[in-house]
Amino acid sequence: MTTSIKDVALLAGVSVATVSRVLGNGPVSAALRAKVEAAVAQSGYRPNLSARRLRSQASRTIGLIVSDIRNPFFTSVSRAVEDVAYRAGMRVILCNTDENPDKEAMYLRLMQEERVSGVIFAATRATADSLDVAGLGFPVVMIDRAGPAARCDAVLLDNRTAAAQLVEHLLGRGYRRIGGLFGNTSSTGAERHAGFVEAMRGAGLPAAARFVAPSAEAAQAAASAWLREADAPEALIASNGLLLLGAVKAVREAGIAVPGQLALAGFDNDSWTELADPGMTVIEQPVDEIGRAAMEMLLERLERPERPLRKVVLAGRLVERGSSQRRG
Amino acid sequence: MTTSIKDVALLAGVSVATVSRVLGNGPVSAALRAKVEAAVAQSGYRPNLSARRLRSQASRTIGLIVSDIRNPFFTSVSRAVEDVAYRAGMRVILCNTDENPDKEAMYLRLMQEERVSGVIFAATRATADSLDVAGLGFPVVMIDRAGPAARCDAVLLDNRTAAAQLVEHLLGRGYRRIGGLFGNTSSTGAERHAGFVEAMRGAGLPAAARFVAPSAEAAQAAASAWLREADAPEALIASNGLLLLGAVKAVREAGIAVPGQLALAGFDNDSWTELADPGMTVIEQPVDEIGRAAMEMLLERLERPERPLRKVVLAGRLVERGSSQRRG
DNA sequence: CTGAAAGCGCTTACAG
DNA sequence: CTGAAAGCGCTTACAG
Repeated sequence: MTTSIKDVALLAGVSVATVSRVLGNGPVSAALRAKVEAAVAQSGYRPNLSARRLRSQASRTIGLIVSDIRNPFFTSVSRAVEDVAYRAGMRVILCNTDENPDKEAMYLRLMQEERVSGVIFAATRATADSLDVAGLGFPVVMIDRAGPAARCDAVLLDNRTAAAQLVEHLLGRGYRRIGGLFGNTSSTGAERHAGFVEAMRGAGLPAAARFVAPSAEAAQAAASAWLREADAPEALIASNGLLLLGAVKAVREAGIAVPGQLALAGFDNDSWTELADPGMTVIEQPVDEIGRAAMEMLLERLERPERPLRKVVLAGRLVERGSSQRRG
Repeated sequence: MTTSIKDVALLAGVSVATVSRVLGNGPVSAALRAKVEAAVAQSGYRPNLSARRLRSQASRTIGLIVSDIRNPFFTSVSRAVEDVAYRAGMRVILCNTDENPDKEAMYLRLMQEERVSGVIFAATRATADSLDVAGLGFPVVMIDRAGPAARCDAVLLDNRTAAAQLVEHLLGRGYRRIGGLFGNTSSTGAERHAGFVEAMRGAGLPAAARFVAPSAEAAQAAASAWLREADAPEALIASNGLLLLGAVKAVREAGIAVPGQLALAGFDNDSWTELADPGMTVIEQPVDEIGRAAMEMLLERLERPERPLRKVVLAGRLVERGSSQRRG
């Protein structure tokens, strides 16, 4: 059917070993190299990567396991990962887990069967805490989330500081009754909650927080209910872009004025946050840098498996917009 | 290093053929099956997919080639494709071409080396028109774009009708001087332009159109310039979500009131279009359905290679919002 | 520099 | 139902 290295060797009048060496830029005389290259061009030969991987025991493939590629944070991260990976001659297998530990386990098994060189993983809290990284057979770089028990490299945001920064910002604008909406499946939500609580306590204020499933729908429902209560907050923080989106929808549905009746702020500088009036105040994550750093870290780990574990902690950037304007 | 089928056979006291049959649900006695399963569990054995692919001559892999996964249209399509693919036991290799024909050629070559079962492809116009699908060695399903010369299955939007629908909508709202911003690399832009022209001509109106590179930045620059001209349009149509985003940014920068001074409408019901005041009137594409249909079409093609070519043409849905309110 | 040979880890006729 | 053997398409010591 398709032409193999044997066909090319026959056509060029050399051994398959020589063809293989030409393809792999090994030591070959100019004369034979020319003959082989002509035969390759003439036959339209393409090396079979499955055979190459099997024989060389190197898959040159990495896995990228995230909750949902439709989350703009992961969309951007994945694009950055792929760019670095392809440039390094590695392929990427993308997996969407929907924050479901069963799917996470299934994809980790698949990664083993693919004999991947390594995995970049945004794990749920449940998996991050229980994962036996050593038994996996490949290195893992955690992104976005990392449990305290995770014994592997990681690229993270300084979540506590960023959340505290958001609180300080709102306090500086005159808000006191600040509520927080946090995701309940990731360590990220927990850390941002911790930063939120710290900053509120530091100001001698109570820290009202609610934990929800990490989807816009769940956040919308929770915010709707909360804002109808007697002691509803005067400012609301959402711990990621999806939750912030849900909060905005709830607020619009209820006809609540922002920031007049309620100030809003959150994480992730998704494109809609700039365009939704009056503009959302957010912590921008360096999404490209997170993806790039994770992939580079993985490549370095593959080169030196014994190097000490590293955590890269990146700072968020506060983008001030109308949704948190001074209390009037 | 890692355990192979041979180790499992040894441990279970059977031949490798029997282990292979158990794994592949072949005919094996209950007794041997139990022994093998115990050995698999005990050894933590994972079959090597590269070996399996090489030997069985079936990669169970498909390629998904798009311009940029960060474009929300492709984000959603890719998620739908992956869901259907994984459920059918196939893996997906995602490739971002940035509308660059060289990258398209490179990735098509990679797909050949991966011996993929097939490819789902959103090609640039240049590639769609010149591609020798038959010589590729695998079936292709085109999505979003398809040249007239493309001899392959396709899942498309009814672009002409949708664009005309947008024009009719604006005409019905009292707008006459309608301009259009179209992408210059895809057949999609060309088709939407054709529908735009038809509808405008049908109404006896001139059809002012500009073609730009398919990015928000290019659209923003073009719109900025256009809106400063003497005969600037009173309504603007953008042929996809990225271009509409650019147009909105230009309009905001210039302090132009929407729809007071300029009506706006476009394609793609991206999340920001609902939230950006006064809400953008758009043609919503059935993104999940496009991805699902493309993957199913590819699976059917793999089952029956000789079936006649098919084009599935899906209708868009007009979502009316504030940006195209009646001329006051 | 070059080729013959072994072998990566599987699957699949072929016999029994 | 079961096993021995061949072979998928490569790469890589090993000799020369």
